[in-house]
Amino acid sequence: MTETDARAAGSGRRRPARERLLAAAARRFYADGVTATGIDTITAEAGVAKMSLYNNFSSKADLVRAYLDARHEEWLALYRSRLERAEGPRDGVLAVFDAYADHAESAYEHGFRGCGLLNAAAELPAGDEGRTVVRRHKEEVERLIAGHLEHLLPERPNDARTLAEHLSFLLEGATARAGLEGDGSRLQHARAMAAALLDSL
Amino acid sequence: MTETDARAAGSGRRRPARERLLAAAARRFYADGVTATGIDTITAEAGVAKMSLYNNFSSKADLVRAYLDARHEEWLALYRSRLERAEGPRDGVLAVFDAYADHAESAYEHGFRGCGLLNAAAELPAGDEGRTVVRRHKEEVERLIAGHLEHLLPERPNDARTLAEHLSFLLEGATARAGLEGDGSRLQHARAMAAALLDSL
DNA sequence: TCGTAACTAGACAGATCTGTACAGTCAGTG
DNA sequence: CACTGACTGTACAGATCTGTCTAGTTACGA
Repeated sequence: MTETDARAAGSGRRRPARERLLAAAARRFYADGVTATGIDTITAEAGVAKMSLYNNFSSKADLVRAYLDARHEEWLALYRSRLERAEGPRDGVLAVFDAYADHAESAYEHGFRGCGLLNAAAELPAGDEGRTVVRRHKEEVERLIAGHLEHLLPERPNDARTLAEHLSFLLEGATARAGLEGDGSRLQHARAMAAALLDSL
Repeated sequence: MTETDARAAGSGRRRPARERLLAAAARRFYADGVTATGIDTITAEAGVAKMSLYNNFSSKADLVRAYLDARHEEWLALYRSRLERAEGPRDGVLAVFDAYADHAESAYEHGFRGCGLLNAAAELPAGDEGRTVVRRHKEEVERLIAGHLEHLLPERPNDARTLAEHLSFLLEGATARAGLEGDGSRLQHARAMAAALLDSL
């Protein structure tokens, strides 16, 4: 580990401006919304000069794109961690649900508020590429479920595809409802529904 | 019908400022988001003086509340219209799905963008009462489904409740995905899934 | 015909927004 | 020691935001 890495990890000295900005943006964008959060709020919370933002990102829109990418990667990390402990395709499907539940259990400033990507997409204008990022994220989640189901139903690819769509709707709907209610119990219900569907195959 | 009503209906002269403002707010809030839409944009699109807005609403937040209430009422009207043509509790459940599909088929400036209430909630700060309005709307939808299922499963109230939650998740998730993709086909899939679940009872 | 209520056009205050400019600090490296 | 690159603090431009104020118009009903 180099000196620079040690600092980046926060052991000796403070983390570089880019990391602090992304962390602050993640908190404020999620809690207060993208449009309602100003540049000054983010730099103040990051403890960083405004010029450090524009040295690392070309505009606020660029920071928003980095925020969306980071949320997608963050979810993938939760999923992969759950997948390591999974045994067989049934556990694989449930790992997707568990990854969202893990997300909901994270410590948030103002409680769970649903999927950060979907919330951001709701604010983005019609043609914004950020909406495509979010759409692709949701399609990847459905594809991951479908991949597990293909192993579970090798003789019935059509059923596997339909069931994957069904399960991805369940997950998405439960996340939205959990966000409105501020806690993750709806996600536990959805996981139980998914498990019951898998057992009835 | 009085003279005033005739004018309000748009036959002889222009509609009153409040109606024009609510219609303009509905278009802009849905297409561009609540925070990103300014007062001046709304009054310009309504073809109304700015003071007419503040004569009818105490603030922008007040207009947002009226917008949320109007979206809820609008959906209820679609649902009741579908319910009139329904025969029996099975049709009643599907009427809820059809009401959302009707919503998706409405002519929107920039295509379907999901549930306007959920999108608005994503922008509202943590404690805002608007989030409670949206939460209660979703709970009412689930309750309507549950009411039909109680008639379908009079001996199994627990199953009826669980299935209602399941169906409401399906509907919510399909709406979110349809909003990201800009058309209503995901909602048709969800309706078919719901019908299959009802047939398997 | 007169009063009233709804509405209009535009200026305005004061705050806040994104993005830029600039001069200076500080740590590590050749 | 001199140089480099990241970072700071503050001031600023220019646009845009919500909300207020005022003076004038228009239409209808008693």
